[in-house]
Amino acid sequence: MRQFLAITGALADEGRVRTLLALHRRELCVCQITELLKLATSTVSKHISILRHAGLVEVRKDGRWIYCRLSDRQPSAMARQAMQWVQTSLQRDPRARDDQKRLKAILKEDPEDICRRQMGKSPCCSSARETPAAAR
Amino acid sequence: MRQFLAITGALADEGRVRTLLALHRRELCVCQITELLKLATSTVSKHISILRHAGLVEVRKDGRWIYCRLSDRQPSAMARQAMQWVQTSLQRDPRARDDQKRLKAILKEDPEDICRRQMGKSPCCSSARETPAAAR
DNA sequence: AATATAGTTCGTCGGTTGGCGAAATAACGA
DNA sequence: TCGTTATTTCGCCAACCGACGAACTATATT
Repeated sequence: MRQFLAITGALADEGRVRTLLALHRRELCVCQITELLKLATSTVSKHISILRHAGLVEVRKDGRWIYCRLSDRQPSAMARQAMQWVQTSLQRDPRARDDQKRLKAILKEDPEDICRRQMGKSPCCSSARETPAAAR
Repeated sequence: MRQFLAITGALADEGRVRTLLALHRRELCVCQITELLKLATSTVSKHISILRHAGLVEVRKDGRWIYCRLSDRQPSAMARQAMQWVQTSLQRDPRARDDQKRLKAILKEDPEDICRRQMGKSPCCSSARETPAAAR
């Protein structure tokens, strides 16, 4: 029951669900997920931590970057079924579709650029970019 | 996405999950669920409302009683899969097992008695019963 | 060593949630 | 009709949650 509620709790937030869908057959670093969700880095970090504790996501460290992927090692039957449910339920969801599209653009960019942009300014949700002049 | 989050939200509470499990192949009236969960009637009522809005539970009115059952009419694929996931994930859960056992006792009782008991006193969670003297 | 940078942790704030009891509602029985 | 009773609605409170920015940590790069 404990683990089950950890999973349903993790799935009860749109940002986390979108993250899971974005990770379908793909590894993403935190800054890319941050870019996709347009949330503060700290918020995304917490979301990922919740997904990890639920056993839905695993993490790999490579230098300064942390890459996330769906738990493909030996996920519990519970987690595996949950992911299947998420996937089949939301494959055609408009929001998810749009994310996949935007993700393609994000993947074309150099992660370094993404991070630099995030540091430089983060009024969040301003899809129009400001002058990338140094902050402070 | 909307409906999906309604379902995961509904599943992110132990009482509601236990309710769903209790309703497996069975109809229960609100007072029986209240007895099982040992919560205030008003609380259980709200839980059931949430399960209904998520499309997981349906309700049938019979006189003064309201009977709940799993949505077997035409549940969305989403809801159907969710219920299957819940069921297979928690079939062997100790808590769920215990509930099934206690449920048998509850089903042997007359619903009227259960309700009377609940009205008479509700210090909740006091499994030892008080003198059923009239309240107020 | 000093600087820069990718993420995490911490503290805070506002909004939501789960719980309760009291009051309202609905439906039967006398 | 009047009370009884099964459930819902309302109003409240404490706990939790998601969001943020600031401060910290860890890992390059210079």
